[in-house]
Amino acid sequence: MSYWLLKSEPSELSISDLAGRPARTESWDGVRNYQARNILRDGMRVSDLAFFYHSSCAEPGIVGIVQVASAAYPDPTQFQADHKHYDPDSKPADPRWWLVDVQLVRKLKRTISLTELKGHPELAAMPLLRKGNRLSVMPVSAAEWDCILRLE
DNA sequence: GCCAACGTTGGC
DNA sequence: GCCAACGTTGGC
Repeated sequence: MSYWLLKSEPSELSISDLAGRPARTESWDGVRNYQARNILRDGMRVSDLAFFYHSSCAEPGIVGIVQVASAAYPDPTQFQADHKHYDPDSKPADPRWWLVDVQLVRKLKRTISLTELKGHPELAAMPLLRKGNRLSVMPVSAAEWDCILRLE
């Protein structure tokens, strides 16, 4: 089993939005970065766990845990001409963008903020904490995962 | 293949 | 709103 971190702007999808859904699931569409795409498509497996991270908001940080609920499949929004994530160069026979479904496992008891995460040297190698890094889907090591959960 | 221009991300 | 950092595009 592997661990991951997924960023979401709460104005697009917050942890509370996810918690309010009947099946507490979301199709993680809209990823339009090749590195993130490769991680989604080639790295993630059903039942892997991921931190849910709020970005571009008042208190950026980790707010919950989700579980990968499907294998990767083509992101349907890339073929929808009226969709903001439409990609006219992607063809159904050879899809460029992929996604997985995720399901909420639980909210954390509190937000573990970006500021707090930066204060722990054992987390310094996380892409999340590296200056200028904008990756929205990234791996988390087992040691980092355990370390962050102990902060809760 | 180089690189300037541009668009996006995301913290502050 | 600002701006640093990064990815993508497209001319040459």
